[in-house]
Amino acid sequence: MTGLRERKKAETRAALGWAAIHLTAERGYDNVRVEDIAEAAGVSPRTFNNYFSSKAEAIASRHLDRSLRTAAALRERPADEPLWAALTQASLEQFTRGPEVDAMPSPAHPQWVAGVRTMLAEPALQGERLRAVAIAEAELAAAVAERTGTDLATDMYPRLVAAAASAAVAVAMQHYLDSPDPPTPIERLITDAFTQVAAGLPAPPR
Amino acid sequence: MTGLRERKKAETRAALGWAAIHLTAERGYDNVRVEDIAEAAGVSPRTFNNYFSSKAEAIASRHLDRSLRTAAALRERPADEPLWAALTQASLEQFTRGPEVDAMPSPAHPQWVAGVRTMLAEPALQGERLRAVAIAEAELAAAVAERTGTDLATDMYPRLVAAAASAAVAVAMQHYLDSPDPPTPIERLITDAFTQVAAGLPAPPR
DNA sequence: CCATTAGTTTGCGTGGCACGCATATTTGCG
DNA sequence: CGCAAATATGCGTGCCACGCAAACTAATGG
Repeated sequence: MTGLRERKKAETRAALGWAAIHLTAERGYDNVRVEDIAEAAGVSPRTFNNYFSSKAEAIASRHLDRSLRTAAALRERPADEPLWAALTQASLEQFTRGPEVDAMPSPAHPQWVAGVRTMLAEPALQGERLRAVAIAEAELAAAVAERTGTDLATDMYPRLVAAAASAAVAVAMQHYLDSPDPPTPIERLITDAFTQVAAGLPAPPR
Repeated sequence: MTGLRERKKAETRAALGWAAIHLTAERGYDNVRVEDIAEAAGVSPRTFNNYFSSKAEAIASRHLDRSLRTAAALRERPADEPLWAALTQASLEQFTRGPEVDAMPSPAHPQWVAGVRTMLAEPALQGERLRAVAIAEAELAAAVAERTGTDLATDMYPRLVAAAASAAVAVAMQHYLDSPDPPTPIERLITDAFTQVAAGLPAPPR
């Protein structure tokens, strides 16, 4: 049931989200007006708020989409795969596969990377990004509950797992962004983080 | 060096934060104008923005303060206490000790509890609350790095521990708020969450 | 006790944002 | 083709964050 209507809506949403990120990375958060984003997406300013309830939400939308995909990916992992292996793989998928990576304007263009860094540092955006992570975490928790046969309503377990997995990915990404080049490959960092978490994060010997 | 100046500033900040929370729990987020908060704190509207850069930040300020205290508490735990025991205790302290708990308007008044619930559900506030948690997490990571002799710049370990600990507390709180009365004591939930995390969150037997 | 200086509060003005409401336009379906 | 539902747009409103400059107040040194 992919009617013209739904497709167009998805396209507009994507165009708005994309334009928002693009312009922000380019000029800085408060040199971009909603009007600019709407124009870049070929839509009226008023329509912008039919899709997103704030500038920040638009910018975080792609982050949200990607985070949600992790939960979906987990559901598609073979049922007999051990939980933490499945989580690791589901998370890794979001960074390896990439029709969207190709769509980047200049994958290695320093200007772009710097812009994204600045964007991530913007306080006004961090909250919205974290909220996206939290929403995805809820989905992930549901998927974990299904897979492990635990109960979301009575057990903390699935939420703890989801939160820990989210945290592992977040820390790995942060580490990746902060590290000097040549950076350790993100795949290795994620794998490593999951390994440590699944081992209970024991204190290292002094 | 506690000059009159510093003290007054701290008082004003507290008054603003308190008024913001109070009014929001009472009337709902968007029935409170910045003007109202400023008035309740006995200060001009313009001054509000000298202390907080948004309404949401003011409301989240107490949450931030409390979260930051966890890091401080960890630094004061005996150095020979095992890491996870110290983390558990440091976290628990924030919920047991309470000169501020007594200051609550009506500790068990259902009206108040309902108001707080509604407040926490407000999307516009969740982002700011999560940002506060993230800021505190950075402090906590630094404290963990000190205690374990690891390096914030090169090791993911301290950040992973901080994130996992944060998550344990967050999940426990969420579980507490969602559970029917009589709720499981928050202390038990937190202890339980930490135990599970420190054990590596193994999948339960089916 | 007073004068100088640095830090804080306040009022005013500006640009922008989120959203309700009414209207026009487009899509899906019989 | 024509109707009903969904969507896009235009306009108006209230609020908010913040820059700037002036009034004010605490701290410091004679």
